[in-house]
Amino acid sequence: MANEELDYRKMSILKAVIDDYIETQEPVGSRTIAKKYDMGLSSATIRNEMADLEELGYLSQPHTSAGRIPSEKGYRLYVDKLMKLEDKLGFEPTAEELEDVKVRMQHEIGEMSDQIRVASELVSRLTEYTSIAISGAADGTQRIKALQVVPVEPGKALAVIVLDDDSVKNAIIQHDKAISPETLMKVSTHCNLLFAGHRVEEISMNMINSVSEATGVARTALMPVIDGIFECIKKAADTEVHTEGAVKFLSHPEFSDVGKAKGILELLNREDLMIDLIKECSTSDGLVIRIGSENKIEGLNECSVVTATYSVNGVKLGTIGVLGPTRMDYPRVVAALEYVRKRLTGGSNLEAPEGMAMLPGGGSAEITEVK
Amino acid sequence: MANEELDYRKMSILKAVIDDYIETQEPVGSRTIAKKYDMGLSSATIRNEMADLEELGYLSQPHTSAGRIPSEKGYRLYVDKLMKLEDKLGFEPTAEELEDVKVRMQHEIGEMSDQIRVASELVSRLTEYTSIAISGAADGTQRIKALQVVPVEPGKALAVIVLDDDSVKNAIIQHDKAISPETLMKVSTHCNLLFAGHRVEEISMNMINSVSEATGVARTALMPVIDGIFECIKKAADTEVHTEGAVKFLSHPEFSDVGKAKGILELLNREDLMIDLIKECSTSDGLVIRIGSENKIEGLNECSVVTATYSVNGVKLGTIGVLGPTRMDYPRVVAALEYVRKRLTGGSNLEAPEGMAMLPGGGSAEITEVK
DNA sequence: GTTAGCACTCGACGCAATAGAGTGCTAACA
DNA sequence: TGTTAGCACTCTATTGCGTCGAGTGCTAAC
Repeated sequence: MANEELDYRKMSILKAVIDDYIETQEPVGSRTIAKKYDMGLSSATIRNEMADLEELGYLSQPHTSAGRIPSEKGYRLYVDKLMKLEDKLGFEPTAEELEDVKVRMQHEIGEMSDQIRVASELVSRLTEYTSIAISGAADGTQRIKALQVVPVEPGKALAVIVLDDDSVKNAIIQHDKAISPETLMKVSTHCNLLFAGHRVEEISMNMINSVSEATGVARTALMPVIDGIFECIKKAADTEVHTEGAVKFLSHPEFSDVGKAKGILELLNREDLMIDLIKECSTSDGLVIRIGSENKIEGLNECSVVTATYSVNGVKLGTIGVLGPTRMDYPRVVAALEYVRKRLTGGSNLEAPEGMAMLPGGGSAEITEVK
Repeated sequence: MANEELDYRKMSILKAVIDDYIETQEPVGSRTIAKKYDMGLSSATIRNEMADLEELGYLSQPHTSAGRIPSEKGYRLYVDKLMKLEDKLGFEPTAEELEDVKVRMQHEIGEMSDQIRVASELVSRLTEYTSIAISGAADGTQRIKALQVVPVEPGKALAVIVLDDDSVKNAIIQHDKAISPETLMKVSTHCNLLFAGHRVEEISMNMINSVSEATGVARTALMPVIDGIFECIKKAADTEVHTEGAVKFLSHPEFSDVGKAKGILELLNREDLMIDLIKECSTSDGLVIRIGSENKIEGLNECSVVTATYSVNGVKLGTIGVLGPTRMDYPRVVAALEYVRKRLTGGSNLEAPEGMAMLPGGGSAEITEVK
């Protein structure tokens, strides 16, 4: 705990101010610090130090006769050096909750890898903030586990592919009625042999010749089927987003103005923006914290984002981001994301949590500083 | 246009009051009516009539020196007898919008029948209110078009079923590794033959014997596979909900209080409640309007719901409901739902709209009165 | 039956006075 | 030299009060 321009006492006071502000959401005055946090100093001394901290840019004043609130620079120092993580979840998920999550992770399957979606729900519940999940790598490196063309009715079929994160993509195919179900199955089997185990990015249009030759189906008749398969692959390459707990923004006093709240919720609906937001942070493998205007999305200047990317057995499941007001409870958010990491990467077996002992005790070398 | 207790003049005035209130969202006074709506009457006369209307329960006063606002009884009469529907959409969807909708309806496929979901998006955009869509019949009467078990990797497979509304359900299967892909295919083919064309409700557990006998696979080994298929069927029987434009609630002055808005948005997230809400109205085939406390959900007393159920070729696609403040623009909502009906039931070909000439001209025998 | 006129009611708005929280500064103190 | 007590000052939030205006209900005249 050292800093080029701040001594121990200043840092203690800064930490106390931010802790208190996170807790109360109100500007904090020198008297409060002197009384609530036992520093052995009078309010006057703390006042002087706070004036210094303001001059250095770590704190600011909404107006002359109010207490201080942290600046972005203050938060930055706080998350990098000051905050304590122990015991920040405050409560443990109940056994039922865990059982529920466990069941859903094992049994459900859908467009997005459900593990990451369920994890996102859990994070939102633990933190009381909005959580945004984006699916897997979505960079073409996912592998295809299986592919099948299912005949549905004359002239109609369904293309299905399963990816390595167990997510499923499908697309309807309208084809020439002359193609029999048997022929479709033959095409299906051939394509499966051809693609299974390969990366999405490796699949090219040239395959159509090979399939046509191997199955004896005319190229033109085959086109719709191939198109359907490609549509699946295109879907696999699309990043998917899932937002959980958007309403929670309305609980924060920062957004008690309906106009502001509306602005944020509208942004949350913009999937393209959210993908950018989370993806930009997901380059690193550790936790990434972006404070206030550090994220580049217009209208999210008063928000912070904390993201964590999850992989199981080398397969990138996706990235979960927590979005909340700049004054969010960073320790709690970091604790929640770390907690979920243990749950996910420790295999799919969700045991009862052993409290927060698993979390890094004090400072946090694990947090990657961005920008 | 007749009513046991109201003469023509009273009804005209009531209609004028409600039209104006829907437009301005402010209590409307006698002077406004006299000036804006050319009735050939002085404000004093209208004042007297309005006092009568209040006494009869069609209008009410927020406070002594304010204008009148419609009561639920007033709205009821309005939607049943008074409102005019012509030209209420006010604008037509642009060609690009229609093209977009068309493309999505044809190409996408997913858990919920996409037609109904895309239609719901359109309704929300046309009305500027929140739209809630629930999927198909979900009463066990849907037919299975196709069923297939897709081998994914040793010990893992995927069950896929396609229903008659072209929605797809799937479930992951963890099975005995001893079952080879070939055996799985055999099971798959057998089940498909057994189930295709049948209703979901007809499928019973007894099938396991038949499948076991026909394929020569031991019953116990077959269990996980059958379970997977049943999970699909269970999903098919689950009603799915899709909410569109929830944020739009924040645009209505009625919900400029964040607490109120939060309450509503939280209700909107309660899928079970929304299903009940929409389902309850979807018994009828026509449009159903529920005003204020006519719907039974606590916390939705200040909201109205208008629902329409859509079927194509006898297959029930689902029900779309519009949820908005009691003071919603009923004519516009009805017009939008009817417009979408023409689009959906007129086949999937979405031509450019021919204006609102297609809408019923005046009174609306098509609207089912509930309760 | 309709209308003009008028007194009355009640919320919305603007303004000034007040209370309270917190600061910065100065002077005294260890 | 660093710390603290005291005090004047600043600024916000709240409250109370007077005014304005919209709209009503009632009465009397047409």
